[in-house]
Amino acid sequence: MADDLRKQFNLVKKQLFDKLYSRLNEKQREAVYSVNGPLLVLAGAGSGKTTVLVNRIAHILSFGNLYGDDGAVNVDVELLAKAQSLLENGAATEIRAFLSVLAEDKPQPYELLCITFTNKAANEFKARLENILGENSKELWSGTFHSVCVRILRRHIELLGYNSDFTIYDTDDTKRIITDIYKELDLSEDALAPRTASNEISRAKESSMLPDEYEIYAGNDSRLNTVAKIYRRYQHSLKMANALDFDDIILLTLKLFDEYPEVLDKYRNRFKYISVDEYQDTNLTQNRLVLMLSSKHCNVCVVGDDDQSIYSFRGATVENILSFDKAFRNCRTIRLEQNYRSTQNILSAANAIIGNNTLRKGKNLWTDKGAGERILLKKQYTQSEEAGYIVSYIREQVMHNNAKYSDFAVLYRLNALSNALEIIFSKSRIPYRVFGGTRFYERKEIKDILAYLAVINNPSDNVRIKRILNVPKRGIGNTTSVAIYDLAEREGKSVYDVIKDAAFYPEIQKSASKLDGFCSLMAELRELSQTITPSELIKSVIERTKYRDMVLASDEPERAENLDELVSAAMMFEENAEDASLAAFLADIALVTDVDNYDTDANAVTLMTVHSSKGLEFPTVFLPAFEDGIFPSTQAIMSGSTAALEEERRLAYVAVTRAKEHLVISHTGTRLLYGQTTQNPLSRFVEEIPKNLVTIEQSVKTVYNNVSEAKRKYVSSQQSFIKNVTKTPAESKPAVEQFEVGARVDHFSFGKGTVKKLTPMGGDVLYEIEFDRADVGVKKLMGSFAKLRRS
DNA sequence: ATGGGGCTGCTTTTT
DNA sequence: GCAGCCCCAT
Repeated sequence: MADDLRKQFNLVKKQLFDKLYSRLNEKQREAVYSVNGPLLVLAGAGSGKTTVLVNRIAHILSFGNLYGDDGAVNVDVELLAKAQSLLENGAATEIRAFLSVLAEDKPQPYELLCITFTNKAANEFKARLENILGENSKELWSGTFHSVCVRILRRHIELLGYNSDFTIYDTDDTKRIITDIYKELDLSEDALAPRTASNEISRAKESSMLPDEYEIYAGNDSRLNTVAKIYRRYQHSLKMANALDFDDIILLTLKLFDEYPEVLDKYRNRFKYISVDEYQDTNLTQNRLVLMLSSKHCNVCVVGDDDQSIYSFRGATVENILSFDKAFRNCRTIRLEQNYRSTQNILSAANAIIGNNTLRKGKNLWTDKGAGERILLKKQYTQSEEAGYIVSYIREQVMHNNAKYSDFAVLYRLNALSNALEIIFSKSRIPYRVFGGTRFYERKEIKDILAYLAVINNPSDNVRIKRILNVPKRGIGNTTSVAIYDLAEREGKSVYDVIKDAAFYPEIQKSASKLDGFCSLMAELRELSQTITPSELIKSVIERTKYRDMVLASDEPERAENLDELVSAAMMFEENAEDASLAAFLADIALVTDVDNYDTDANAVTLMTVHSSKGLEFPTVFLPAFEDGIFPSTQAIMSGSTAALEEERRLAYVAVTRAKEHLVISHTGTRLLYGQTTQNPLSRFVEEIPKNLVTIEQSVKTVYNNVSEAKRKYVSSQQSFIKNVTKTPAESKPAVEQFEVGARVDHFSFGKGTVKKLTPMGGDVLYEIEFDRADVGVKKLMGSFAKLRRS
């Protein structure tokens, strides 16, 4: 009898929940209800992923385990009656209140961890939760992998021999260190590009390889051994400076957990529920971190879309999402395929494009919105025409169709493409905002002031001291600077300590008075920093170092405005942050990105890269420069690697799925990029869109350029990545056939051979070819001169 | 030590 | 096309 009652009640209870979440579809609800155990949500573009995540977290906090059959209470007739009446005619708030009271074992907000891809996503997340749950949801831990790890490291990093005032180095700092190491070890940049070395180190760190292990991995390979040497030095420099790079933030957190199980226990006990968004963009160490943190309660929900994995170049691996169900055998998988964003035509185009990828789980987006408009494919003669078309299209829609500027976005493959667009946009008086390019925190004057703050916060920060030692000019030149760094290395001291005792070292005695001046300035500021807020400190730094005077006297005095903007940024930070210390401010800005400042309210057209647009949506999207050689990029085409091309295709998929109603793809006859005029054929990805979804328009001028389908196909396959050196099409070089790695070729005098390697050079390609004839062997040949034929 | 002039090289994408 | 680098002259 009691059993019966319970069964009945459970049924009504579930119906109540369904009513509460009636705005969600069945799959979405299923995800919300799957509270316990590992959960993988494969969420297609625009499938309401964020809604699901937010609702799921809110659900966990409000109702804990209540949805499950064993999740409640003493059931009596009265309770059942109440539930039934609510089901009949209860308001959402009543149902919510009723269920909430029944729930036992509700977790506290601080027992939940939500990892998002950007800080902005994290903040939105919190805001939406607060809307549903009110103030106390603030305690929830949400942030990016990096911000969460920094928070953990701040508390425990002393166990690993670092000071908790550590500095976070960005790619620019990293580059400076690597450059210094090249000089120190007398390495040639031609043999191994610094950026390659730096990338290689980053990859090593992303797979938890420390210098010792990397050395073993390098084996006899001389190139890798050089990297190993650089890596070791690099890590040493960071340690000496009490600094962490982006990879270290994750890596050291893992190390902390590995070496101090009691610290790991603290956190894995604490986080009863973990969710991770954009899982397709996690790397190996991040994946390990998730597995470690969830190893106690195993309530881990990861959300992602393998088709939107676009960060493998920085170590993200789709493998994490593809093998999540192997890491957790009892994992439940839910697919969200209904799209709420785009029209069917746009989705069909996206599906058709992504369908050409082989390495995917497979998904098919659909909508009940109807076909909508066709995709517009526009060919222009020049890029200014292309930009002009976009501008006039927007103006037309705003003037006559009641559109807002913020309904439009222009998404491009390369930041370099934004220039031509910006020129036209700024002439047109259409409000627009550009994301990316030189970002606010990467401006020289901002980085200089931040360097002062970093050194105030962490005097061992050798890299940042170098940046400001003679900025503004105070008579400390290169010779002195080099001597100081040599001394610091020799004495095993920090650069700051050497400067402090300048009079003591004969090598730098001459400059001792100037160095003393620098030191007392820094000491004074450091003293100040104990008593005033970051924004006030910034003002003091700007004035006392005479930095503002320097900027005002320069040929770009308007840069002083940026200094004021930095002060405002700090004030904003102070208003919102729980911990408004200098260290916290520095950590915060080290981890923000441009997209974090993306303001959805501003009524302006958005210009950004496709990468930055992930997660956003716009009624109308323009995709200029959809050309082979740009999208997909030259390097992806030339590498001949399927994986690289498939990543480009995923990127195209992301681009197309940003559009809600109108999609305008365009390409041009000639394009000026990096100071060179290029002629690129239409992107191969456009060829993958079924013709019945597309309307093709050409500007009048380009009609003469129209060629037969067959010829265009030929050009597209043969000439795709040639950058023409000359300005006019008439003078351009004839197409030279290109070969991929592994291709069999025939040379008029060397005979047959196999392409082993290719390197882009100027508008040409350098091939390394292993010829069959033993007396010829391996030869390096330039593509345009070698007269190679496919054999 | 500083400032200017000419050069090269570099162009995915970013936490 | 341009920024940042190096080298040279002051």
